[in-house]
Amino acid sequence: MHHQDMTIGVLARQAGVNLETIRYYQRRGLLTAPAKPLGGIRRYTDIDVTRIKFIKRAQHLGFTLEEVGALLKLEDGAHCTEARSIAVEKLADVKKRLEGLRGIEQTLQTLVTECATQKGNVCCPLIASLQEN
Amino acid sequence: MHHQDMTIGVLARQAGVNLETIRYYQRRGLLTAPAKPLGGIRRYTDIDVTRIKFIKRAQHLGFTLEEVGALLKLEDGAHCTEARSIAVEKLADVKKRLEGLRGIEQTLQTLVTECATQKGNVCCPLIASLQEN
DNA sequence: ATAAATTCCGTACCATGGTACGGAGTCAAC
DNA sequence: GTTGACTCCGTACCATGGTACGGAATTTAT
Repeated sequence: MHHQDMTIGVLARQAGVNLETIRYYQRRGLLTAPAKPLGGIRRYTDIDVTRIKFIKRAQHLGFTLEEVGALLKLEDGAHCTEARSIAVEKLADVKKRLEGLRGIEQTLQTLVTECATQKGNVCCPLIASLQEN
Repeated sequence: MHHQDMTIGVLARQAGVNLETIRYYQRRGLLTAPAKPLGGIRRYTDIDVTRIKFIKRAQHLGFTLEEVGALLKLEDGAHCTEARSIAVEKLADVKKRLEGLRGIEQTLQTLVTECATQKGNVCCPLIASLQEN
């Protein structure tokens, strides 16, 4: 199903976000408000849905809206070299994030396992480890 | 070295946080302000340093201050099961984040590689992929 | 053609996790 | 016994990522 001429309300429902969020993204420059037909109502397309979903996806993975803005500039396509360098930067960033997150995962996993096996000590190992100096 | 009677400034330095952060934690109920000796100055101990470090460590593991508050209520180690269930939830959360991040890593990696090898297309390979649904 | 819904736009407010400011009081040193 | 550093406390402010409100215009339904 194609919605080639959505109002902002329909766009919001299609993209699964609050209507105000769309306006907020427009103010932040993440979304371009389509030209308004002289005292009328702006119309949106599937491209806007896609864009909002991309923002939400990236955001959910820990990117700030500012970073998402940088990612969205890749969409431009006009400056491939520039776009690539942004992507390279982001990739390095993602790899760092991954590393940190893997560390956290390890720590939590260990603690949860230790808690489950209850190594015969009175004190909870999770709490104990947080109390280590 | 033991600091059994620190002022808040010393506590802040010992714990490696901003002084105002300590006051903020007190307002949030994460830290209890010691009784003030009648128009005097509050004194803190190593226990407070430990507690602040606990908060910072937990926060670093992805817990919100509210969740840290919940963990701190279990500090006595007597509620291991409860602590564990909080951690299990966090772990699931972290695993989900990892998965998403690995996806983005893949995507970005591919894009960067394609950009580098310049597959002879006029259009930047980044455009298409970012616009995928 | 009139009511109901929606849009537009600006502005205000919310939560989270702090940080900064400013006046008054206190403490330590010289 | 005054200077300087620190504390206390309240309140204000910051960034991030939204959400809500309200009046005017416009669109849609009946």
